[in-house]
Amino acid sequence: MNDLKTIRGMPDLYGENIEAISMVEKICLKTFKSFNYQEFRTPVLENKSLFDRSVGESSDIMQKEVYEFKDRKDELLCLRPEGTAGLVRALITNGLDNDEIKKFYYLGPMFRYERPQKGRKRQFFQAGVELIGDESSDADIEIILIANTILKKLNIKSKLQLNYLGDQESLEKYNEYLKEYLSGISDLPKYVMKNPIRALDSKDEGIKNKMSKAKSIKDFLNENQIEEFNKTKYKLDELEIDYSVNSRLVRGLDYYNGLVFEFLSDDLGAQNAILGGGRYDGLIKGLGGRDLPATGFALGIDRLADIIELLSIERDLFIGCVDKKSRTYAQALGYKIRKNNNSLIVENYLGNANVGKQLKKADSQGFKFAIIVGQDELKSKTLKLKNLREDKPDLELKEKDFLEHFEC
RNA sequence: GUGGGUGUAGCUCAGUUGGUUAGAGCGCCGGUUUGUGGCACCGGAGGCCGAGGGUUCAAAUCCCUUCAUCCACCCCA
Repeated sequence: MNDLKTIRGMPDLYGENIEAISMVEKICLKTFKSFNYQEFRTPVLENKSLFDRSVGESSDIMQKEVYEFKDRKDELLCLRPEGTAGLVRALITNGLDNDEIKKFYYLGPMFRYERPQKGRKRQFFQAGVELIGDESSDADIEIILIANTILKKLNIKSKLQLNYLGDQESLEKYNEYLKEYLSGISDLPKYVMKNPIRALDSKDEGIKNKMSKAKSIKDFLNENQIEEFNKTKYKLDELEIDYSVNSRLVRGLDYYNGLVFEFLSDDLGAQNAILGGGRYDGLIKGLGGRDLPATGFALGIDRLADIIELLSIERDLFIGCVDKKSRTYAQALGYKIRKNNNSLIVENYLGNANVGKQLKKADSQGFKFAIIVGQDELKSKTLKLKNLREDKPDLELKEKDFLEHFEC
């Protein structure tokens, strides 16, 4: 009995659920390709240490959300909790960390051991892009454009929030300042002790109060950085992309610096982040590669799938039949049509329902056209094409004309 | 990991103070119509009432445990 259950937070996906997910994936792929990004597919399993060194040992993700286990040779592995670390690892592993600017996208399942709720599963799907080797704000703008394009195509309402974290140096200074500033508070959470910047978006009342009077990260940026951020904002204005600056926005993964951003939706309850990303200039070097700047984002496919309006599927031709002989012919006919025009959705009905029921089914399943094959059709070699969507008389067609009608 | 809500047919949900054979709508299969749709009518299949234990003459109903799911915290995409 127990062995027939799915693992918590990892539901079987079928029907409308998977329709919506497929739809989101399709739009993502189309958009990535239109920006000329190349696919990168890395393994679902990695050494756990990879994520400790990138996502950050002190982060919640690594502290309590990783599926980790030892394999048969006692290697400590984990199911990947996010996509960037694996891709960066792969760049280094394969010697791709050279000076050429590279643009990659990925798509696949990620795993986090969290308590499931709406918009939060233990196995979930992310798609993302990584733009490697360009340190300019143009690179940041490019990925925001990709993100914006996808959300527009999916007709999703969302708000873009930005923040600028500076570089390693300014971040470090700010962290030091915060550490000192917050030192008055007793029982500071560990994640704040290790990475004080996390206090920025803390919801703990004590920390919140104290933080309301703390210096902003802006005060630690040098002129160059302020200018970079201004450039980015200016370019977004020019492109007429709405945004707001949220100086408390920090990301849960330790490798971020420079520009960070999130797209938020009101339709998902507490899990309101549908897409998030930013710059991670130190990560490639930090993992042992060359010192290359990089920027990217990831989006939650399931989260987007949860809020899109699913379009009803248009199917093209329903081929019904009345007995076994005609079914054989119908099947051959369907094969010919699909072979010559593979964009058509053609159903060969295999059941024994009467003609009325078959047409009813064809109609309710959204088919545009239907034919029924029987003895009459086999004898006369003509097919009666019914238009189920428009009120037009049936067309009587010879097989050749019939195929032509479907552009075969 | 913490707090709360909910688990009954494929789906959405009724089910009285515990009472004998657990229901509806949609969907599915079949018929009215041995070959022509959108409608209607008739019939049928499908349930260990999430799982395990307990109380009772008797449990979908009460109690305990557990699992799943949803909401909030937390975290993030």
